[in-house]
Amino acid sequence: MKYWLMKCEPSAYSIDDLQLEKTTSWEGVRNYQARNFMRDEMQPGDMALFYHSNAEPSGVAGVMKIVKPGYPDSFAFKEGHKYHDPKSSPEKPTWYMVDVEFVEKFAQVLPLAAIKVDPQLEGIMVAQKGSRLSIQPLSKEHFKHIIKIARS
DNA sequence: GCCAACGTTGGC
DNA sequence: GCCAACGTTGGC
Repeated sequence: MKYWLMKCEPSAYSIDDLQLEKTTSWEGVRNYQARNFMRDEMQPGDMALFYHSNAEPSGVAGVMKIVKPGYPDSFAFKEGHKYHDPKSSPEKPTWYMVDVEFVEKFAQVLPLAAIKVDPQLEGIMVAQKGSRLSIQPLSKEHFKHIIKIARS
Protein backbone atom coordinates (compact mmCIF):
# COMPACT_ATOMS: atom_id res chain seq x y z
CA MET A 1 0.00 0.00 0.00
CA LYS A 2 1.25 3.44 -0.92
CA TYR A 3 0.72 6.92 0.41
CA TRP A 4 0.23 10.13 -1.55
CA LEU A 5 -0.35 13.85 -1.27
CA MET A 6 -2.73 15.35 -3.82
CA LYS A 7 -3.10 19.08 -4.33
CA CYS A 8 -6.16 21.00 -5.33
CA GLU A 9 -7.19 24.61 -5.05
CA PRO A 10 -10.18 24.63 -2.70
CA SER A 11 -11.79 27.38 -4.77
CA ALA A 12 -12.06 24.73 -7.49
CA TYR A 13 -12.74 21.67 -5.32
CA SER A 14 -12.29 21.35 -1.57
CA ILE A 15 -12.38 18.68 1.14
CA ASP A 16 -15.93 19.89 1.89
CA ASP A 17 -17.00 19.16 -1.67
CA LEU A 18 -15.52 15.68 -1.38
CA GLN A 19 -17.22 15.08 1.98
CA LEU A 20 -20.58 15.89 0.40
CA GLU A 21 -19.95 13.93 -2.75
CA LYS A 22 -18.23 10.96 -1.00
CA THR A 23 -16.29 10.00 -4.12
CA THR A 24 -14.99 11.91 -7.12
CA SER A 25 -12.74 11.54 -10.13
CA TRP A 26 -9.44 13.40 -9.92
CA GLU A 27 -9.38 14.84 -13.43
CA GLY A 28 -7.41 17.69 -14.95
CA VAL A 29 -3.87 16.67 -13.98
CA ARG A 30 -1.73 17.87 -16.89
CA ASN A 31 1.77 17.04 -15.75
CA TYR A 32 3.56 13.91 -16.93
CA GLN A 33 5.20 12.99 -13.66
CA ALA A 34 1.89 13.27 -11.81
CA ARG A 35 0.17 11.39 -14.64
CA ASN A 36 2.65 8.53 -14.29
CA PHE A 37 1.94 8.21 -10.59
CA MET A 38 -1.78 7.92 -11.25
CA ARG A 39 -1.48 5.67 -14.29
CA ASP A 40 1.27 3.34 -13.08
CA GLU A 41 1.45 3.35 -9.32
CA MET A 42 -1.80 4.24 -7.59
CA GLN A 43 -3.87 1.29 -6.46
CA PRO A 44 -7.22 0.97 -4.74
CA GLY A 45 -6.61 1.06 -1.00
CA ASP A 46 -3.78 3.57 -1.24
CA MET A 47 -4.25 6.52 1.10
CA ALA A 48 -3.83 10.17 0.17
CA LEU A 49 -3.71 13.51 1.92
CA PHE A 50 -5.97 16.18 0.42
CA TYR A 51 -3.82 19.31 0.18
CA HIS A 52 -5.40 22.74 -0.28
CA SER A 53 -3.11 24.86 -2.44
CA ASN A 54 -3.42 28.60 -3.03
CA ALA A 55 -5.56 28.73 0.10
CA GLU A 56 -5.79 30.56 3.39
CA PRO A 57 -3.97 28.81 4.83
CA SER A 58 -2.48 26.36 2.37
CA GLY A 59 -2.06 22.94 3.94
CA VAL A 60 -3.41 19.46 4.50
CA ALA A 61 -7.20 19.48 4.90
CA GLY A 62 -7.98 15.80 5.27
CA VAL A 63 -7.58 12.23 4.13
CA MET A 64 -8.96 10.21 1.24
CA LYS A 65 -8.61 6.77 -0.24
CA ILE A 66 -7.92 5.71 -3.80
CA VAL A 67 -10.85 3.57 -4.97
CA LYS A 68 -10.18 3.23 -8.70
CA PRO A 69 -6.79 2.92 -10.37
CA GLY A 70 -5.63 5.08 -13.28
CA TYR A 71 -7.96 5.29 -16.27
CA PRO A 72 -8.11 7.74 -19.21
CA ASP A 73 -9.12 11.29 -18.32
CA SER A 74 -12.15 11.72 -20.58
CA PHE A 75 -12.30 15.47 -19.90
CA ALA A 76 -9.30 15.78 -22.20
CA PHE A 77 -11.51 14.66 -25.11
CA LYS A 78 -14.20 17.29 -24.56
CA GLU A 79 -13.96 20.07 -27.10
CA GLY A 80 -14.25 23.45 -25.43
CA HIS A 81 -13.81 22.06 -21.92
CA LYS A 82 -11.13 23.70 -19.83
CA TYR A 83 -9.34 20.36 -19.56
CA HIS A 84 -9.56 19.66 -23.29
CA ASP A 85 -6.27 18.59 -24.87
CA PRO A 86 -6.23 17.93 -28.63
CA LYS A 87 -3.20 15.62 -28.38
CA SER A 88 -5.16 13.16 -26.25
CA SER A 89 -7.68 10.78 -27.84
CA PRO A 90 -9.74 7.83 -26.58
CA GLU A 91 -7.60 5.54 -28.78
CA LYS A 92 -4.37 6.96 -27.39
CA PRO A 93 -5.05 8.83 -24.17
CA THR A 94 -2.36 11.19 -22.90
CA TRP A 95 -3.88 11.92 -19.52
CA TYR A 96 -5.16 9.71 -16.74
CA MET A 97 -7.18 10.13 -13.56
CA VAL A 98 -8.12 8.06 -10.52
CA ASP A 99 -11.20 7.98 -8.31
CA VAL A 100 -10.92 8.94 -4.66
CA GLU A 101 -13.20 8.49 -1.67
CA PHE A 102 -13.64 10.76 1.35
CA VAL A 103 -12.16 9.42 4.58
CA GLU A 104 -11.66 12.28 7.02
CA LYS A 105 -11.72 16.04 7.28
CA PHE A 106 -9.41 17.55 9.89
CA ALA A 107 -10.93 19.98 12.40
CA GLN A 108 -8.42 22.52 11.13
CA VAL A 109 -6.20 22.56 8.09
CA LEU A 110 -2.65 21.62 9.01
CA PRO A 111 -0.80 24.59 7.54
CA LEU A 112 2.25 24.25 5.35
CA ALA A 113 4.12 26.46 7.85
CA ALA A 114 3.63 23.79 10.54
CA ILE A 115 4.81 21.05 8.19
CA LYS A 116 7.95 23.02 7.39
CA VAL A 117 9.08 23.40 11.01
CA ASP A 118 8.37 19.83 12.16
CA PRO A 119 11.66 17.94 12.45
CA GLN A 120 9.86 14.62 11.93
CA LEU A 121 8.72 15.81 8.52
CA GLU A 122 12.17 16.75 7.32
CA GLY A 123 12.63 16.09 3.61
CA ILE A 124 8.92 15.96 2.81
CA MET A 125 8.40 16.97 -0.80
CA VAL A 126 5.61 19.48 -0.27
CA ALA A 127 7.80 21.59 2.01
CA GLN A 128 10.60 21.84 -0.50
CA LYS A 129 11.11 25.13 -2.25
CA GLY A 130 9.49 25.32 -5.63
CA SER A 131 7.66 22.01 -5.20
CA ARG A 132 4.94 22.28 -7.82
CA LEU A 133 4.16 18.63 -8.39
CA SER A 134 0.44 18.17 -7.79
CA ILE A 135 0.65 14.45 -6.97
CA GLN A 136 3.45 13.51 -4.61
CA PRO A 137 4.49 10.20 -3.08
CA LEU A 138 4.65 10.22 0.69
CA SER A 139 6.42 7.92 3.14
CA LYS A 140 4.29 5.93 5.54
CA GLU A 141 6.03 7.66 8.44
CA HIS A 142 5.28 11.14 7.11
CA PHE A 143 1.68 10.19 6.37
CA LYS A 144 1.10 8.81 9.88
CA HIS A 145 2.83 11.73 11.55
CA ILE A 146 0.78 14.31 9.67
CA ILE A 147 -2.44 12.57 10.65
CA LYS A 148 -1.30 12.39 14.25
CA ILE A 149 -0.50 16.08 14.59
CA ALA A 150 -3.50 17.16 12.53
CA ARG A 151 -5.82 15.34 14.93
CA SER A 152 -4.20 16.69 18.09
C1' DG B 1 -1.06 40.99 -6.85
C1' DC B 2 3.78 39.79 -7.04
C1' DC B 3 7.15 36.93 -8.51
C1' DA B 4 10.30 32.76 -8.23
C1' DA B 5 10.52 28.27 -9.81
C1' DC B 6 9.42 25.17 -12.93
C1' DG B 7 7.55 22.66 -17.28
C1' DT B 8 6.50 23.05 -22.10
C1' DT B 9 6.84 24.79 -26.71
C1' DG B 10 8.89 25.89 -30.87
C1' DG B 11 12.52 28.12 -33.80
C1' DC B 12 16.81 27.09 -35.32
C1' DG C 1 19.29 18.80 -29.28
C1' DC C 2 19.74 23.49 -27.51
C1' DC C 3 17.69 27.15 -25.29
C1' DA C 4 14.84 31.43 -25.11
C1' DA C 5 10.23 32.61 -24.59
C1' DC C 6 6.20 31.72 -22.62
C1' DG C 7 2.56 29.92 -19.48
C1' DT C 8 1.47 27.96 -15.01
C1' DT C 9 1.85 26.96 -10.16
C1' DG C 10 1.51 28.35 -5.75
C1' DG C 11 3.56 30.62 -1.52
C1' DC C 12 3.54 34.85 0.42
